[in-house]
Amino acid sequence: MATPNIVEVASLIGDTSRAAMLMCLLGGKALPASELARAARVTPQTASSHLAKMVEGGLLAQEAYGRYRYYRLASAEVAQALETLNSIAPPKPVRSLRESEQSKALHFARTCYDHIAGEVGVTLTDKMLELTLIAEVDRDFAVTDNGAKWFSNFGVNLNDIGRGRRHFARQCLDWSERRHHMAGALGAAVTCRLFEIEWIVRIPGGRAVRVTHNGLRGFKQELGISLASINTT
Amino acid sequence: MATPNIVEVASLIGDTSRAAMLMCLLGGKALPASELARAARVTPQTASSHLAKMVEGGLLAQEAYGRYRYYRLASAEVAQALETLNSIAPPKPVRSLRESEQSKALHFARTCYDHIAGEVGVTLTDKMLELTLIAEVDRDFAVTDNGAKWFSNFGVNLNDIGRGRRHFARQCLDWSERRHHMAGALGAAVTCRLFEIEWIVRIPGGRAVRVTHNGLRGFKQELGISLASINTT
DNA sequence: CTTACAGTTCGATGATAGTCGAACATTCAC
DNA sequence: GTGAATGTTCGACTATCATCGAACTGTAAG
Repeated sequence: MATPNIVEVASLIGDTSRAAMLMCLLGGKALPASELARAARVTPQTASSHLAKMVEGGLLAQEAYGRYRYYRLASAEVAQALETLNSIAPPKPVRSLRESEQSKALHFARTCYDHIAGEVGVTLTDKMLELTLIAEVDRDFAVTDNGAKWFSNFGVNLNDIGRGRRHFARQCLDWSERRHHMAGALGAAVTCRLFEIEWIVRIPGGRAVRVTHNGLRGFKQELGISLASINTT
Repeated sequence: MATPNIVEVASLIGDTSRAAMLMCLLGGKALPASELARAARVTPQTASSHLAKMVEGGLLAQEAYGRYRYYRLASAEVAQALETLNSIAPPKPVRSLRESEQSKALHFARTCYDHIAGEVGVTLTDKMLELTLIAEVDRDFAVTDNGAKWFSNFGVNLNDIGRGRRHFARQCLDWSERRHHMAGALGAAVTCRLFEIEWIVRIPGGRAVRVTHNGLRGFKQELGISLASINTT
């Protein structure tokens, strides 16, 4: 027989830095340690210490891809516990209107390390699957014959990126949406190209990106994607 | 838009002494400060400090009767948050045989704030679903026409409890069974009635409850529930 | 091989906060 | 009134732990 130990879990959540990381992960994505360190505004050493404790405590799960360590919430129950805690937490006054704007922008489109994520990232990946440019293979995506032509036409040289030892096109799981977006070398190459042809541009001071008018038209013409006009000016 | 402050609440729960007090109060009763101090094995001064912080943080409510100060959980939401945290907490090894006995009793039947939980609570809820007395609706339960008759016959007046602002019949995740049991106003009313007709009685000194012989027969006759004979003497 | 980068481990430091002794406030019993 | 019991406030001590600098282990890139 065993009695659960609520103190350990609660004290893990009850730290400013760790809570900041958990709130980031509550979106559902798995994030590398460095990004979580940045989110919590602490040094990598401190973040590493916190992450190890949360894995030990059963709050987080860790997956290693190359030299990166991706962390995600260990289970749906953890996410629910965080939400429930939020529901009884006394509201904290907003610091600024800018924060709200930034939050919207982040949900819409952002970079996840070096590839595109958010609503745009997920929609893009979904459309590529729908048009059979790519196909799901285990935990990765594979490029179809169809897709090879498309990527070439789009300006992404598959030969260049197939050579590296990095994962070719990893699936990046999004919990809240329960959908994947494309990561890995191909995801990075596509995102790089999106910046190159200026369909997207970085919003200074964060991970958020903005879809340009060019991008709106391009996504529509090349892939049949209709994006809401939020943050596209 | 206000961002809730999860850190404060979690750090309040994440202390050994405070958690011990909260676990006591999870039984649903209001307790005086001295008793909570005893439960947490700290001096009255220390307990007073903790209690003040938890009231300030919105976890507890205080009522003064003469020279006594009674403390209780501030709301059903707080109780649910505690139960949810329990469900993700890693099991802690038991220290003594007595704890093992208490743990068994807790797993079998206990009060969760003001409604019945544990194996009995989950089985009761399951059976009500099976007999279509209630039905799942989102994260709540709804009473069917069938059920309305049954509850009335059982001695629970649905009109009385439907009026309040409180959730009518919330689904509450059970940490020991990892399944849902019925909470909210209806759960409280049913449990209150169970005490009234003495199908269950409190085991002194904790949250655990005991199913009486009357209760055993009643559960069998009224709902077709066969409970193991544990703790029913 | 060399350089760069991601992440961890170790050790020292500093601040937060839990704890209790002492004293005070309040209420009840006599 | 006096005395006892409940509970709180104040101050000091102490232990825990978050934090960061420095050094180290891998992995990727050229």
